[in-house]
Amino acid sequence: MARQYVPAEIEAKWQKRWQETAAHRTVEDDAKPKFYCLEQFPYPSGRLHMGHMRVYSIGDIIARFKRMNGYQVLHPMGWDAFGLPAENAAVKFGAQPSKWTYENIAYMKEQQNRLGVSVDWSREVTTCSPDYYKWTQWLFLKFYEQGLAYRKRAFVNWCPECSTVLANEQVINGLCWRCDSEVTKKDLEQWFLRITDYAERLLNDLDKLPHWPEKVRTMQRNWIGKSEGANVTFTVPELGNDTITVFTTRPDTLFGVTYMVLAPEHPLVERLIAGKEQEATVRAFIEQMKKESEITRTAADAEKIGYFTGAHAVHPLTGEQVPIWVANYVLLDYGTGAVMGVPAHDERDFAFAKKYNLPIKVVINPPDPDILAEEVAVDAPFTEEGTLINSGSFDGMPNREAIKAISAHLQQQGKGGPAVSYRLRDWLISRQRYWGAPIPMIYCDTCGVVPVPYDQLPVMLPEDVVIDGKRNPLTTSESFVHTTCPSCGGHARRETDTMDTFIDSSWYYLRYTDAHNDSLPFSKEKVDKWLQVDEYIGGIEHAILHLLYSRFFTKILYDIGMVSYDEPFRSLLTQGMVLKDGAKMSKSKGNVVSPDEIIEKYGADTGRLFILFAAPPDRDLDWTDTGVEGSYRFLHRVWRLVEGHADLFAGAVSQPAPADEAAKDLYRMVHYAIKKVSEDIGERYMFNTAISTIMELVNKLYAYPETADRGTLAFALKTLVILLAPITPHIAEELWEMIGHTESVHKQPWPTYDPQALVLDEVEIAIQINGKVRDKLVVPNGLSREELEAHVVNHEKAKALLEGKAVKKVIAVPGKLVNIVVG
RNA sequence: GCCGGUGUGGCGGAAUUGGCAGACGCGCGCGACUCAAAAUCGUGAGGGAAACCGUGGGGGUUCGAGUCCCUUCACCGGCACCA
Repeated sequence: MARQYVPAEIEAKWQKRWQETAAHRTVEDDAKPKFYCLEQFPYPSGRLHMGHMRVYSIGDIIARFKRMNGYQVLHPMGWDAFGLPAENAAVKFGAQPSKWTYENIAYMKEQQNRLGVSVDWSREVTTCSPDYYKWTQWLFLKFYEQGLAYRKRAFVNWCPECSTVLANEQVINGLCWRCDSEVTKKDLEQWFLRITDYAERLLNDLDKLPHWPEKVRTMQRNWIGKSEGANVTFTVPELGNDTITVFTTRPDTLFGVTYMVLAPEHPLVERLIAGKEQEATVRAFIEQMKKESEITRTAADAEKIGYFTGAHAVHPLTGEQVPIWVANYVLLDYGTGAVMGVPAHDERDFAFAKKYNLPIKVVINPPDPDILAEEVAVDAPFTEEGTLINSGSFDGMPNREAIKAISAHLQQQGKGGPAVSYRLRDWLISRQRYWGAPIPMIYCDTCGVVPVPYDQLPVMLPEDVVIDGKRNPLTTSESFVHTTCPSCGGHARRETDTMDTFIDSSWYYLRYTDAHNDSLPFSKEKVDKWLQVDEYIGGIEHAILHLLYSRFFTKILYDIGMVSYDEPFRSLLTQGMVLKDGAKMSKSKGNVVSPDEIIEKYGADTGRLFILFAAPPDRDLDWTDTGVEGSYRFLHRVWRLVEGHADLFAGAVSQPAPADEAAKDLYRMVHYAIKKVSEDIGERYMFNTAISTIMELVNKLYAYPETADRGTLAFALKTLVILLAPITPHIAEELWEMIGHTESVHKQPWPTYDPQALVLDEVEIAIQINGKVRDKLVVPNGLSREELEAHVVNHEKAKALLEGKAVKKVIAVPGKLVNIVVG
């Protein structure tokens, strides 16, 4: 009686065995090359979804493959455990955030084990645990010492729903990244990290990351948003010759300036309007702008509204007086918050000048000599390349050159010069929330801002807090707020904001290398051994946020000598979404399939196989029930095949010399499969084609004659089981045991292929006439170009095709085809 | 508007270096087994009666193009009154 494949039984059996034997503990053996395989750690939301199952299936196939290929592999897992949902649960159900979080972790960890992932849990990292956030705080203090963490008053993003401020990266199209509420502005004093100091390196070093998807690098480039141009300084006589500097990418149009515009919130506006007749009007406008949301304010089709301040500035090169306006289309936090108006050569300025009847002065002539200067910028601005006119000594210069020349001239005159602007803003990290790492700072009436001494870390999260979603919870804990000043010993108050959770996740991959270090976040020796992360797998949603922040952290740590790499992730694999019926799985659409139900119905191996087979890892994956059935069917097929031949394995199986034609053919297929699967998993990350090759091998095994050589058959079956091990670890382990092995299949060395075995005696080549396939011909393998040509041209098949035609040329490609060109 | 990506059968997808387009799977058809069904095994198919036509469209390079070049369209994503 044949034994049936019962996934639930064998998966439970092997998961237990792996746990008992600590099979997935990182084996440190420096005789082997290292490989750091990392999946983005999950937020412990409650349970795993299909996206998780996909990312772990991808990570695990790589980790297992690398181990079998003789690498010492670091494959850790942890929890991005701070964050707002835990607090929301506290408000909603009255649960302690920590209790809620740790219960979720326990459940999800169990789910991960049921997937059969080979994770080294001895290095588990949980960001909400004091022995982790102690070091998050430690790092903050280091950054503070370096001048990279600072406090400033600014108009910051505020989410009314989450009652906290947000980083720029967390505002998506004007909405909160977490709850989609409309984000407003608040004028607050907050903690920032100086990521803008690193803008240039974060941008340039993207070129050091050839193994990152182009898409992600582009997104980061766009986000950093570098533009090159010049600063131009205008003086304002009525402010006692104080100056206003504008940033422009078009200094070549400087002579075309007919007005200047400031952002409504620009700090100089008050002084400009003071005592003027325009004062009341402008002030009302500013108030209105402050109320307007970012979305309406920055909408591309928003109408341009502006007011004259009544003041004038002096053009740095012509000495002309130009009126100073305020307008809604100028943003305070880009460039200098002030722009020069060149209506003739800029879309926005043109529209603004038309609306308010400001003069339009043409300073660039189109290359076409038939167009007169009077005809330029009449109905639309001229924004193309051209030659300078009305520009003093720069007349006649091509505008490309003038960009540099005028910048240089400004610099000489001390009135500006070349300048670069970035879109990237400093990272606002304060959060008015409870469930995060407290910012380790103290405010003393006498000493001012004082950092918590290192030996007093961690600053523990208190438990006597009120979490009601309305106030900053830490302010409600008297025991937390009141403290003594480390400097003078007097009464002081603690900072009551916590850090953005993206701080926690910006360094967790470093902690894994030395997870239990209690004197440092990590030792240099260990982090240098394992870094860089060789393969980082995660979702595209972190293309900017987490990946940019982690790069920033690594660069700081590199600069202060804590790590030896200035980029953390050598290679990045962004896995696609899991879709069903053409849409992302979601409760509201009712198209959710949970990993739990798949494991229960088919087993984890089937789920893993389907996920890896249905699409390449970086593409979206269409979940289909029939596809899952197909994967399940395939594993049954494999089982029956091996189980039905288990008797072949009574003795040792060595690599045989095939005894007959069928055996030879099978033997070749096995070696081809080894080659193909090795390359597809190890180099190309095309798991779908690796699996399709294994399927071809199985098909061939099913077609293998009863009477053909048994030794080759046994060798093929044994190899099949090994090739499946990284993909479907449980069934591989069970079948491996079934064919007489006592040591784990996952400890087997990965097979190597014999190039000789792949060489065919005969090959089928195509006979083409003028590039079209007309016939096929089996010829001996290994013929040279000339031999092949002679062989084919003289063959009767070719002669028949060439009847009455004149051969002009013959192209022979050994092993592929012969193309005969006829007249 | 700027930047990036993707377009291949009924569907998911192969084709790695310019060399026989459609591997593998799903679904579908036919057959075997069965009283029957399921399961399983086997087998067939890009379209077209054929000549031929076929990788979003048009053009080009080449003996030969899904692959290279030019151009164009569609979809997806990022940035965007960014000066």
